Amino acid sequence: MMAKRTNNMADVLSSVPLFRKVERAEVVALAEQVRELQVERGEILFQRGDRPHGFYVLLEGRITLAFPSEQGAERILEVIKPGETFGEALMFLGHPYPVFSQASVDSRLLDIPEQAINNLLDRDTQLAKKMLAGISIRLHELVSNLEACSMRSSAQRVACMLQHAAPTKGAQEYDVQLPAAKHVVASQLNLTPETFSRVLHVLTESGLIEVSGRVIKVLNAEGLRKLQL
Amino acid sequence: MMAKRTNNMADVLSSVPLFRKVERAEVVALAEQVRELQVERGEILFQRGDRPHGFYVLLEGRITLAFPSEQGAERILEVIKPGETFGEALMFLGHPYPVFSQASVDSRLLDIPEQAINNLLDRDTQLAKKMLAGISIRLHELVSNLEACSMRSSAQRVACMLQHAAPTKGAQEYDVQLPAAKHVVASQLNLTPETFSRVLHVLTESGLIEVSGRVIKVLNAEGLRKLQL
DNA sequence: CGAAAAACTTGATTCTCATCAAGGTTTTTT
DNA sequence: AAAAAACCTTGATGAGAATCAAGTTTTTCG
Repeated sequence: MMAKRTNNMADVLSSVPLFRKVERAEVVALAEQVRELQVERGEILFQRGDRPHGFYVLLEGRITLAFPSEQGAERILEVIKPGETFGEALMFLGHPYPVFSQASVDSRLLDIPEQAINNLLDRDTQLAKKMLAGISIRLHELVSNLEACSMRSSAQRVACMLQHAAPTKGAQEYDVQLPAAKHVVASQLNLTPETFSRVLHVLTESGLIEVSGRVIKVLNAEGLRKLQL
Repeated sequence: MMAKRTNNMADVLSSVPLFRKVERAEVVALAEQVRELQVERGEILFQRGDRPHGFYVLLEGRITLAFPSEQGAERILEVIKPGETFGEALMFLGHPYPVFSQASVDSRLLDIPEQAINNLLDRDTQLAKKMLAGISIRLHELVSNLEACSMRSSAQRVACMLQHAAPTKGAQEYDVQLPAAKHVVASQLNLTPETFSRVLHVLTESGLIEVSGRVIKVLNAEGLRKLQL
């Protein structure tokens, strides 16, 4: 039953932050042009060098964007989480992807064709502003990432990441759930897994954090902040 | 003579990637809402934490965006050169600036108020797409920067920078005029001035480049490329 | 022009982090 | 439940880059 499928899809689209303010009729029209994808853990969505034909919204799962590299030591740039979009910037640019994207767990996502979004942009300036803001957020995050990457010591980079993950600014104690496997987080911080492990060990010995599996309990946010100097 | 001033301003705005495809009449309308600023060497344009009310186009001079830090060792994220825009991403976000901006020489720039952009966006949907492309380009540049930063060796980072500065793709010999003082360039590459100096020395000894002041003559682009592996 | 400041280079030393290697743990698969 | 795979930790070592220090050159400005 096609109408049903379109209706479901429209509901899904409306729940994505980017499309939340778009009129129902527009969303329904968009829903007919959108394709839902399932990818399995380890599957590659696109390779570095591929030409984009649209962009993606992740519904469920986890997608990593990374720079390829010989001898398998790729650098992970970003981990996409449900609700987030990716690939839109390259779509607008018409440049080939500088990174490749891989599902780190089984995932469900929407493929939004370039044509569909172009049509919508002509009619909905609210959406245009939202997309501008969305790409701006991306930019903002990349800037933070660069900031972290440019701090000299490994401990500083880790401390910075932990502070960013604080639920409320100024909280002294909180739990951080790592968004991915430790070696992935390490790569995002431009560290080797070994160094990351050692840093966590040192921070634990200093009484600043406690680690159990993928959960890190920050005990002394102020102490972490002092490392940044 | 107001009309002349507005015309000049419109010419400048038309040359900004963001407004390249906007109708002349609209650019002229925009030009009337734009303010020209003069800042002196060392002057701070905005501080980290300030709220944006628009964005900037640099006409003349040089603006550095940097993360503040105690003991004066701030990390320079980007050097804005004439013709480039900055601050637009944060304007759409409505977030405070994560960096501060400082004129490294006496500079002239345009301040484009948020209101003016909003008015234009409502009228011209093509403009929205162009702005999307503009921000996408910035994002892409940042990604490249991150990619460069994640390359391990100092020589690789310098070689990468020199390749990016090539006038035509594939040229074997060309001159590179460094956009700023060597210590600034070093900081962009996340190197100390000392290390940067040593790397240039080594590359010179290998016969790959020749350095005289702020001009670097690339003698063997292919040799530089081979370093990247 | 000449003094002062800033920018740049070079050398010696220290320290951080990647690499290599091996063992332990958790998760997934069968 | 056992086997396999992926993930994580820990140790030893070496290479590369930061730091410290001292000169040299270039730029700025009275």
